[in-house]
Amino acid sequence: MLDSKLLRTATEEVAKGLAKRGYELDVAKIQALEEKRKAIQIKTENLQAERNSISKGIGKAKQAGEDVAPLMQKVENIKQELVSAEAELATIQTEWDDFVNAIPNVPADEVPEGKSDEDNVEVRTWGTPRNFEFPVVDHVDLGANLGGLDFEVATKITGTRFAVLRGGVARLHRALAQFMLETHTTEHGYEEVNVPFIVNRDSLFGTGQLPKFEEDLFKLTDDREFYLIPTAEVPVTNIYRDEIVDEAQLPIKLVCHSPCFRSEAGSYGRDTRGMIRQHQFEKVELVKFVRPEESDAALEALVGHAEAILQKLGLPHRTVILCGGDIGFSSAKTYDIEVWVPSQNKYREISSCSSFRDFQARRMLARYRNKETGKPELLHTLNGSGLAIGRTLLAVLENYQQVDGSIVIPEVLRPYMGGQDVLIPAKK
RNA sequence: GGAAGGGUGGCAGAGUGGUUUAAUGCACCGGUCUUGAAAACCGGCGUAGGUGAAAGCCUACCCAGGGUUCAAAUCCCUGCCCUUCCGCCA
Repeated sequence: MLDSKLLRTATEEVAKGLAKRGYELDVAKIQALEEKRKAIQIKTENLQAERNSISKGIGKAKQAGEDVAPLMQKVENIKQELVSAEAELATIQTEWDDFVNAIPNVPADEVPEGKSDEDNVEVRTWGTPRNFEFPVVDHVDLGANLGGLDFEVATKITGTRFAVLRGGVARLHRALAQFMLETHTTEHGYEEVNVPFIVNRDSLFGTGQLPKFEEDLFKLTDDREFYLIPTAEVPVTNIYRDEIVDEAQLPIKLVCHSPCFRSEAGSYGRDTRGMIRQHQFEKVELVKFVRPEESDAALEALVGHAEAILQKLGLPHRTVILCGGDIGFSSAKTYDIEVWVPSQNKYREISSCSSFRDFQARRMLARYRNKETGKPELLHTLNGSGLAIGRTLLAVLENYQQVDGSIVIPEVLRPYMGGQDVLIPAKK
């Protein structure tokens, strides 16, 4: 959520910033609403003040044993006017809130211009894609051959876009999660958290999934309006909703392994084969709460923490900065990390790291007490995948495949695999 | 699932319809005193919004949302949460 005051006083600048992401701010609507709001608010508050003072007078008069009928008559007239004024103010307020809540974040200055993912700008690459001297097999066939990846049976159990993992592949999947958690906690200084995977509407509003992106979520039929989390970002970031933290506690760095559930409405026919796009997947998520002046540096560090996982795994990847047209609703600046997928002969997204600045914090009222001013101020929030586990598994299978269909297990994962160094295809 | 009691500032805690601008204590900040500190004493001390050049003034907020009333922390309804007891349960 953008600052209403800024929206009113610097409308043109905000509109210019939003234009970079292709969002046209309705300037005329802001001016019209603001004009109405101002008049009605002043009128309402004046009427309230008048009523309060007469009511106080009635109390005093009664105590003194005086006749209160004239005062009662006076307040009666005010009351009628007040009721309609209050209703009118509430209507305008709701209209304003609905309008402001639907406005996306303003992209940072350094976000490149552009309309789609084709305009994203490569920042750096790491590693060289391997030269295979045999026909590359994709992870679906590799996994089937290993007896460890079964999409058909998952379709029977549930439906499309689910997978069943077995044996060594299931173990490798678990090893990846463990390895990521261990690296982020012991080497990068994050605190591990375990959170609810079902959240309420307020939490989804706080991080920006609601009210605009309800169709991407799985909603429970329970009348408490619960939803399955689309990412651990939601529960983890909302830990500090409606909180004022001590400045001395900052920065707060949290890491969380969780399942993620996405309806993938609107992506019919895209990535239908394999593990790229599933209704359920696991992810290790990094979340930070920092002082405003530290958020730019914190984003760079966060991207580095995610890249470090791929480097330890020896997986070639590149990092791009998203252009204005491709950036998410709540984000001010986003880097995507893309891993090399040999079967597709291209890089595919495996992590998305964003700084939201104060956009989420304002929705959540997540604040810290500024030591110098003594006043509560909005935090800056950031998050990024570190990494998506299913896609990392896919990348390991494909990049480490051998001609006989076996998979070499990357060195760093072996401690989590009981020392095992290769996955061998099941006997037919 | 059943029964009872609760939810008030950073914390503790008073307040059951009107001189309550939410008492008081603790914590915190400033000052006096002191060689320095502590103690004591004096003063300050919530959030959001509006208005104003500023000082200030005004409005809303006592878990949340409705309602009754000229007037609600206080009365009524609904929801959420907490505590205790019973039942069920990994």
